[in-house]
Amino acid sequence: MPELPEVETVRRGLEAVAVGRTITSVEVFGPRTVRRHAGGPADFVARLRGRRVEAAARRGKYLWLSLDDGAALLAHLGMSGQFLAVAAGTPDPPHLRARFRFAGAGPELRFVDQRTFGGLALAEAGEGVPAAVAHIALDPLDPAFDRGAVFDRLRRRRTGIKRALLDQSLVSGVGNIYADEALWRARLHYARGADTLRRAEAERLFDAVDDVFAAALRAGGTSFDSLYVAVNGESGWFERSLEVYGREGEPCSRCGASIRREPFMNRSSYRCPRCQRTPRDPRW
DNA sequence: TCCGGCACCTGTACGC
DNA sequence: TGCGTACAGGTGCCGG
Repeated sequence: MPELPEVETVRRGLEAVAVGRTITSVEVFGPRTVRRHAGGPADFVARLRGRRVEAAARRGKYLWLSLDDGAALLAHLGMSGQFLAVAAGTPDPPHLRARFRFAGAGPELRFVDQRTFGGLALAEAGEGVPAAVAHIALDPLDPAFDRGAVFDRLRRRRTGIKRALLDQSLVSGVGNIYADEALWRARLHYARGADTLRRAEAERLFDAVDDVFAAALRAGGTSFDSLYVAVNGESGWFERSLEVYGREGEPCSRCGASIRREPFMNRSSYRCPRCQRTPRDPRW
């Protein structure tokens, strides 16, 4: 499941594979992948032809290729999106959604997406980020990320801390997996009221998010199956380092208590019942 | 304005 | 074997 470390790994791959090259042709297979592109598939294809890729950038889980006409090819991997750089003529995989060919030698780029939550669009470049991404908050890896400002906004939220962490307009890049991992590291229950968080606890949580992102990035991301791979097709290895996510019934590495899985926001939360005790009053 | 619930989507695992 | 169901979950929309 692509969260910030996975998307950053993909961005680095795109930087190596696409930047400096000129797009000669684009194919889009089915309208859903470009559903966020206002002009539809035909316009998407026409506007990309002949454009040179200047840079590969990212904010949170969104990434984009800056083009020489000032536009940006915006992408979100959703649940299962993959960019794959492969030699032309390699057989098409299932769930191929788009193909980009470039001038000269080198691989073509494919966008493959099994669950189709991912998407591509052409966006107008804004101040630093495309306008379509302006609502996404800075992510913790961004040098401009301001812990104090985020803490102030957290304290005004009347909701649980995990729900707030997953809100990309507050902090970007955190998804269900790394939220659980960071909360475990910070010894916080997911339902703890965001407005009750003390500054020291927030610092602990920010440190935990930083640590888990940095470790995952070093490992090239988390892979549970073939749904997340880097641009070169390789899987990440961070799954081996997960402490709670997907480990229901296994002992907590800190205290030995059995990890629990609990329903949360129509998905699951994993936590240690001893290290992350249920708040007696969720509002604390 | 903020918050919570839900649709979107497909492959896999599991129970009957 | 085959069918039905639950589950995985990021984002955006909608209703309260």
